[in-house]
Amino acid sequence: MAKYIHVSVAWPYANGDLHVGHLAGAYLPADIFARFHRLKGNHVLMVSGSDSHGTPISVEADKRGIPAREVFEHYHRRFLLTQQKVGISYDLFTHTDTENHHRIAQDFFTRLLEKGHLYKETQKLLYSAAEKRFLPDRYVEGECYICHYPAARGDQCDNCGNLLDATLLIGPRNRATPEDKLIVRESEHYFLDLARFEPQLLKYLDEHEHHWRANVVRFSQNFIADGLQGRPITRDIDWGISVPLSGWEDKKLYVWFEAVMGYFTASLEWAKNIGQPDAWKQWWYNPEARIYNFIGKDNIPFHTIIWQAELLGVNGIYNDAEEVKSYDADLQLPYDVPANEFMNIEGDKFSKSRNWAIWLPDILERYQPDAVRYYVAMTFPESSDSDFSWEGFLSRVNNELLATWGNLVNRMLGFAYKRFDGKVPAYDHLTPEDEAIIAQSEAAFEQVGALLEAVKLREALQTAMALAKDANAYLDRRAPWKSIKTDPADTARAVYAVLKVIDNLKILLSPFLPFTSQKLHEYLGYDGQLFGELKIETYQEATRPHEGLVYDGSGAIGRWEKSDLQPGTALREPAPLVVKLEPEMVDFERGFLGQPRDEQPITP
RNA sequence: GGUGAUAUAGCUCAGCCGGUUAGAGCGGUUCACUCAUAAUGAACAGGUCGUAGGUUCGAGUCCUACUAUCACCA
Repeated sequence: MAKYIHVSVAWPYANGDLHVGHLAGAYLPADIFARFHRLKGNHVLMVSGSDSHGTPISVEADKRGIPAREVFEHYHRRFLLTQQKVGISYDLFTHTDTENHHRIAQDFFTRLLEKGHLYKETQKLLYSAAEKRFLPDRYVEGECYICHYPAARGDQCDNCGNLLDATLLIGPRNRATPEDKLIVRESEHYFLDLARFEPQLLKYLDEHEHHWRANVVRFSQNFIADGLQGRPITRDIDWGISVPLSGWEDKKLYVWFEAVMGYFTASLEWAKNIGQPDAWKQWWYNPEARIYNFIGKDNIPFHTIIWQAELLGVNGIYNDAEEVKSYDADLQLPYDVPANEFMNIEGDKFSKSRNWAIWLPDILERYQPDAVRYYVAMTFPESSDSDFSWEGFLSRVNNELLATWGNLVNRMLGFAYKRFDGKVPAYDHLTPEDEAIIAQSEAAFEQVGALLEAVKLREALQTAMALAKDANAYLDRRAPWKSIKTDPADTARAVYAVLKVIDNLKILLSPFLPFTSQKLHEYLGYDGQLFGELKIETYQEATRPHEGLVYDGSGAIGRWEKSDLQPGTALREPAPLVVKLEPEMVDFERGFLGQPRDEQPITP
C-alpha cells in the first residue's frame, strides 16, 4: 500500500547564494530520499522555501543599501534556478513572505496564546537614539565583559567565543554610527513556554530513539534535561511578520518562531495551488504518514524540540470544525530528523565573509549536475563533518562515476549497438553465471532500498556502485569481444545479461543521478521520463504574486522495480554519460577560494 | 564553562550487542585484457585503531582523564 511521506527540508536564508554545504546538509539527502519514495509509488510531499526574514537578510540589505525585500527576492529567484538545475525535486519551494505563510504564522501565534502556551515578559535591550529603534545585537559592538576584547559583537565575542548579552557590553556602540547614543530600554515580549511541553517531548524522543541517529537523540534528550527555558518569540524589528495583537504594531514575530512553520504552511499552500485545499491533511493529520525533517546539525534543537512544541501547542489547528474534520488524529510530529553534520571546504570551514565557499550557481555552469550530486552524496557528512576537496571531486568523478559506471554503460551499449544491429540481443538461454549476475542486480533493489529507507544514503550509493563494479568483473570473465569471433550465441547471452544489469542499475542509481539515468533510459530504447519535471510557477495572492519551484510528477514512469528488458528492443545510439574532467580544473577551482566573488547571472 | 559528536591504512570512510590474522573504495606496485571516455580485471604492498590509564580471560568496540576539531547552549 502506498505510504504518505512528507519530506520537510530546512529553509535557507535568502541573503546569499546556495553553496555545497546547503546541498550536502539537507537538500540533496532530501531529494534522494524523495525520489526513492516516488519510485516506490508512495505519496511524497516535499516542501521548503526561502526564509525571507531574519537579521542576516537585514544585515545584507543594510550592507547594500537596499530594502530587505529586494535582497530576499533576488536570492529567492536564484534559489529557484539553482535548485531546478541541480534537480532538487520540491513539490513546492516557496518563501516565508507569502500571505499564506503570514496568515498561518499569525494563527499559530493566536492559538498558542489562547491555549496559554505564551507568556509576557519585559526584556532589557539596547535602544538607538539616532535610529529611534531597538538595535539588533549584530549591529552593536563594545568591550567584552568576559575577556575585555575591545571589539566584541553584541551577540558574541570573536576573541573568546562566548555568547554575550549586548546590554552588558562595556561601552556599547552602534557599529554603523559610532557616535550614536545607545540606551538600555525595557521592552515587552511574548515568550513560548517550552517547559510546559517537557513530558510530551521526552515521551516523543523515547518513542523515536531507536530509529533516529544517535547524536540527534542524545543531543535533544540532554537539551531537555538541562531544563527548557522560555524563548522570546517577538522582536523589536520592522522586517518580519506582524504580531496579530493591537498595540503590538511596532514588533514582529521572531524569525525562528515562524520559519520552522514553513514545513506546515508550504504544505497548505501546495494543497491550495493544486486545487485540493484539504490535501495537506493526508500528511499532517494522518497517523500512518511519516514526516522526515532534513536539516544540518546547527538546527537540531529547533527541529527536535521547538518545532515539536509548536505543533503540540496548536494541535487541532484547521481541523477543529466538524465539517472539515476528516482526519481526527493529532497533528503529526516528525517521524525522523536525519540531521547531517557539516561539509568543510578543502580542510577549512565554510565562511561567507572570507568567501571560503563553493557556490552552486558557479559550479553548475561548469560541471554536470550528476557529477556534483555523485561527489557530494559519496561525501555526505552523515556521521561526522566531511570535506569537499577539488582533488577528491576530480578523483571520484573520473575514477568512480566515469570509470566504473559511465564506462560500463558506454562499453556495453556501444558493443551491443555495433555488434547486434542496434538491438538488445536475442538469446537462446542464459548460463548460470549470467543468471547469477542478473539475480544479484535484482536483489539489490531490496538492499539499496532498505538503506535508502533508513536514510543511510551514502551506504546505499556505495552498494549500488559495488554492483557496477561486479558487472565489470563479470564482463571481463565473459569477454564477449572474444566470444563474438567464435561463439556469437554465447556473446548474445552475456551482452543481454549485462544490459539487464545496467537497466537495473539505471533505477538503483536514479535517485542519486536522475539526469544520467534519464539519458541511459533513452539509450536503452525506452520512451518517457523516469521522473517528473521541475517548473518555476507564479502564484498570485491578494496583494502580491510570488514564484515557486514545483515538481510535476504527472508524466513520471520510473518505478523501483526490476528490469523487464525485452530482446529485440531497438537501442538508440549511445554517447558517453559522464564528462571526463581535466586535472587542471583542480587548481582552477581552488583559485576562487578566498578571493572576492563576482556574482554571475544563472543560465537555465 | 556545560552538552553532543568526531579522531581507524597516503586520501575518503565502514566497523552492530567487546572475541580467531582490523574492512571497503580511491591512490600505489605488478600482471592480464583491448569492447570502452588509457576506461576494465586479477594479485600484492600499506593502519595496531588521537594520547594516557582502567575494567576484562580478551577492547578499535566498555569506563576515566586529557588533547584536537565541529555544533549547540550559558
